[in-house]
Amino acid sequence: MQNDRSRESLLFLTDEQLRQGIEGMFFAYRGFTADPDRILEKYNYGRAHHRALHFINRVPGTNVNNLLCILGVTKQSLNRVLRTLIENELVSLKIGTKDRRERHLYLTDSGKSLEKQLSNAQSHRMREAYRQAGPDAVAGFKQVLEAMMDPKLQVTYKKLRVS
Amino acid sequence: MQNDRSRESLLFLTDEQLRQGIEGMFFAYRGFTADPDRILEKYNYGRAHHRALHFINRVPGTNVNNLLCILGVTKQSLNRVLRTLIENELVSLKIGTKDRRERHLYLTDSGKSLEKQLSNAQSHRMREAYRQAGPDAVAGFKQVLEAMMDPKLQVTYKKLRVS
DNA sequence: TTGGAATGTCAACAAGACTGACGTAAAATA
DNA sequence: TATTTTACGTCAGTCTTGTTGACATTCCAA
Repeated sequence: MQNDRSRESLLFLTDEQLRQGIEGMFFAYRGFTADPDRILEKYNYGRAHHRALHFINRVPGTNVNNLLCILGVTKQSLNRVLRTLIENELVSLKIGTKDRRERHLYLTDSGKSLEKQLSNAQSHRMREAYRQAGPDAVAGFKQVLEAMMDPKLQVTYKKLRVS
Repeated sequence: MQNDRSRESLLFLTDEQLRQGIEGMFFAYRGFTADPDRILEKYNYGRAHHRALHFINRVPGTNVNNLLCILGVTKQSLNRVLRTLIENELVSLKIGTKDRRERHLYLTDSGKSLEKQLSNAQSHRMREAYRQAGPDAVAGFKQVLEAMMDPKLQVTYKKLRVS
């Protein structure tokens, strides 16, 4: 098994390479959330609110259960966040016509406005990073991210892409 | 400014591309932490403990202040985590000889053992993702991650690399 | 030598995750 | 039709991990 291919592969996947990836993810995630966090603070919201706003905007009319699957939290946890967003009229709730047990979630105009503000901040940093790294790097970036997800989340991620 | 280069660039950085990057980071980070989390649960530790173990292993003999800068939390928050790690003899503490205010941190043998267990789990997933995506993708992945960090963290990240 | 800066500790609190139990309404099914 | 299942909400309690504020110790420089 000591042919060129396996040696190259061993050389490539050194502990140092893996460690850099791990630390890279850790530090980059901090940058990734830093800008939205600053905005959220002004409104007394947290990251949990941001995530809910993001995916309600992404999948308008989604029901609670679907959102639960995407976010990967318990309904109690989501409910707390959702309640304040509805109270503050950033999210509106419509009872399902076909299945009246379901609550369909939508962003109100002020909800859309805050979501836009947050996603603009986050996109701005992402755009800068993409620009610095270049198109090929971005393609690789996405490939590795996708391969790092749990299989179920990979499916969820792809579904969001096509829907 | 409507030359080929700028048009290509506009085409490349669509909102959809940026959104995919944002959601990719969100879902991938979940995968990134999933395996260590499962191990930590067995020992009644959390992610904060993992992070401390990782960087004490990475920079043996570091003082609390330096660790604070790397982790980006308050000293009170780190202290709680550090206290339990010291109580459970995963981390040992040595008062500085030159400056007796400083506490230098080291992993004990059991600390090294747990850290190894955690980093093995995390590296395993990272290795698989790297293998699936290929060397070029990995290079791009790292470039984008680095460009996404806050400038200060970028410096910290690079320092860890060379030290 | 004394006062400020740096380092670290203790106490209290808040956000946001979790589990478990329970209630209600609606849909599905036996 | 009666029963079970599903979707959603809520209350209570706990845990982790972040925060501030107050305080102790140590070093250094005016």
